Amino acid sequence: MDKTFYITTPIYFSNDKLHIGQTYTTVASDAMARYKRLRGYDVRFLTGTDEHGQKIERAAQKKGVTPQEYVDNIADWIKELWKAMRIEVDIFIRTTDELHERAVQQIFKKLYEQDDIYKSVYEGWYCTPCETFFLERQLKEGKCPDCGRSVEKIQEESYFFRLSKYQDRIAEHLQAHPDFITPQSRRNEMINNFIKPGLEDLCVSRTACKWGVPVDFDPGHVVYVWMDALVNYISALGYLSDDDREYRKYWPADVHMMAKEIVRFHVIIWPALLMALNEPLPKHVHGHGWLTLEGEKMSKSKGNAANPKVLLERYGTDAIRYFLLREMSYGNDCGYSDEALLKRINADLANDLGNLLSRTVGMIDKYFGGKIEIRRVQDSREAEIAALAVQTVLKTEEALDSFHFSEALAEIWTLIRRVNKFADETSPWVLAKDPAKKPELAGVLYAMSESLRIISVLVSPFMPETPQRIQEQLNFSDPALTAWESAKTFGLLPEDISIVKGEIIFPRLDVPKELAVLNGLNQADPNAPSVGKFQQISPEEAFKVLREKSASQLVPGQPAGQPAPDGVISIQDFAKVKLKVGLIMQCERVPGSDKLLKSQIQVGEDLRRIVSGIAQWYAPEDMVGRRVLVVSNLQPAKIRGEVSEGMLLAASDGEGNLSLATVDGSIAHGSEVR
RNA sequence: CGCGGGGUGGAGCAGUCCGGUAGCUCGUCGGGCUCAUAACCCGAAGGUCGUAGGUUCAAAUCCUGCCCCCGCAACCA
Repeated sequence: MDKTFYITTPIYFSNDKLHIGQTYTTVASDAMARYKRLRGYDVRFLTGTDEHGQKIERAAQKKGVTPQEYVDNIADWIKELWKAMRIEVDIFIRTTDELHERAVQQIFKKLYEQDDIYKSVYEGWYCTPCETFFLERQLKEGKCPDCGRSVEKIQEESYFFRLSKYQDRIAEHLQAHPDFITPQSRRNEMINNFIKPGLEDLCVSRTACKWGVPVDFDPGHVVYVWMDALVNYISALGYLSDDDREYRKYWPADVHMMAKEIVRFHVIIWPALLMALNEPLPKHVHGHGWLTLEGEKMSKSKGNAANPKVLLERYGTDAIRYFLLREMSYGNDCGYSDEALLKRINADLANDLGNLLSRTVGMIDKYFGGKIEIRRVQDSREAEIAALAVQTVLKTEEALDSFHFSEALAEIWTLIRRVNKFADETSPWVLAKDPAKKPELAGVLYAMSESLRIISVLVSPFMPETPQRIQEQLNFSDPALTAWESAKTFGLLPEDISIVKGEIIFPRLDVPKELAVLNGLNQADPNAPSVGKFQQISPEEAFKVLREKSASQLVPGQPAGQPAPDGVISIQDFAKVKLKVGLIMQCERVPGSDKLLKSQIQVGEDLRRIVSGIAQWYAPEDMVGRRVLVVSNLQPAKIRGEVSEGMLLAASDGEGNLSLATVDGSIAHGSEVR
């Protein structure tokens, strides 16, 4: 019987497109799936989309489409993204799939019939403007935690899952299986934070939201999205369907991969559900850290996320995958920056790996016409490389078996660097000058080529395209030379290979130039560091500078190199700022952000969109109709994903008070302020 | 005292469980080489390991207090 390996990512919440950080989970899972396939496992790799819930209902409404149209769009976008990232999934599940919905309904019914789900009354607080329910303890001083307005108490009939009943069994399971969840730190968090205080029964139905899986025996109720979502791991395998062969073959999952913040759903609610269903628990849950931006969590709602498709198109799938897997350290967060990405590409891919291939193939071409027989010379120097290569394979396996992707790559790169060094030690270009040393020369080039063969195999779980590109140039494709196990034997490459010199596999990037391109829209400040300055100033620093400047942005024209004494500016400087009166026509919150408002502002002929960080002080409806002061010649900037064409002036005392600068109705919008 | 994570040369990280010469990548400086993608190789400078105490022959590592950053608790990889 085949060894099976079932690996899952979370299903992605379809309220918006994905950012580069979210792709990490899927890329890591894909690398794991590829690795297991290489090692002979019968792999099932599942990902998909979580398409229900009020957020999606609202997002669709805003766009003027049906929820189904909305999620269809997102699902297509995500599928395209995975394709571009060369993610090889076996199953892509959507929670709107009929198969899935039916499974959810059946499970819900089953649990209800066996009294694991019961009907009771849900008591909570409702914020009408936000259309959101909150529990007592979520309120901030009795007010809505989102908008700060008062909330009303509501009661409604709901279904509850007897989570409390499974508390002891879950605690025991975590106790008995210390490796159930990795990294270890997550386990402590779960136990201290959720299990110790005691589990409350979980409300698993909603009536306010229509966009979900209906409770079939009680119309008007819809299954709570998390319960809906978790079931995907088994519904995708046909659980409770006519054909559950896949379920019987692959369940329990070998690993659920995810980022840390949803671990609790997977080590508490999900096991409890499975216990209630009397089904086996997943073997392992792995919660990795986040890709952060400027030290903050990258998120769709914050709009601070890099767009993966742009990066993929510009730098290629393997470069992005390599970066993600190499940069994210085990268990911790890692900071994303364009600069880090570009440096990684240049240093590791272009200089180390790409260049190694290039010089190896180049020398075979130059000294042997590309096709002269390469005789192997087994001397001590080759033996050292050979030993390291084999050792690297074992270390890579060890690292991957425990989800240490970054360490695995670090090991492989140690080998790559060692081979580059080997080239210097043996200096084949010197050997080439002495015809008598031709055999030795051939031996050196053989060792380099064979190392590259092994490297190409080692790298294949992480990078789907690179191995083939290396193999094409070294001109081999025999499965006996590309199989994972083949990497454990040094010397399999035929001695009479004839190379095919090809293109450079990872061209070096011009970092300052690329940074300038990527920064594009973010260059809100005309005095932003010029292209040449980027090597001294990191993007993080640049952002900080920009932020501080925008806080006191009244002097955008101040040349960077010559600060005026004591902050005094000339009248010419002041004249550079075009202040105008604007009339706020429309205003709404920037979705998901808690500080930003997005306003449509009429300034004379112009209708401008301006994003401002004032949501804590002004409600959108209070904004409409106000005449405000607008900086009209500010370079457009992208703030939390929204383009802002200017800024509103407001006074702030630094102690949490803020007041918009406004004028009364006697002056027309478009008027200049001087 | 809600819970968790982090604070290590200029940057990003490893090392902390199981105390014993502080390691890696990038950057800087100097040198080598010239096969290669201004790349590769060697060398150097640069750290009182957040802070204050404690245990110890010995502390980045163990214990205690404090400070700072981030996250979770509320849709989120």
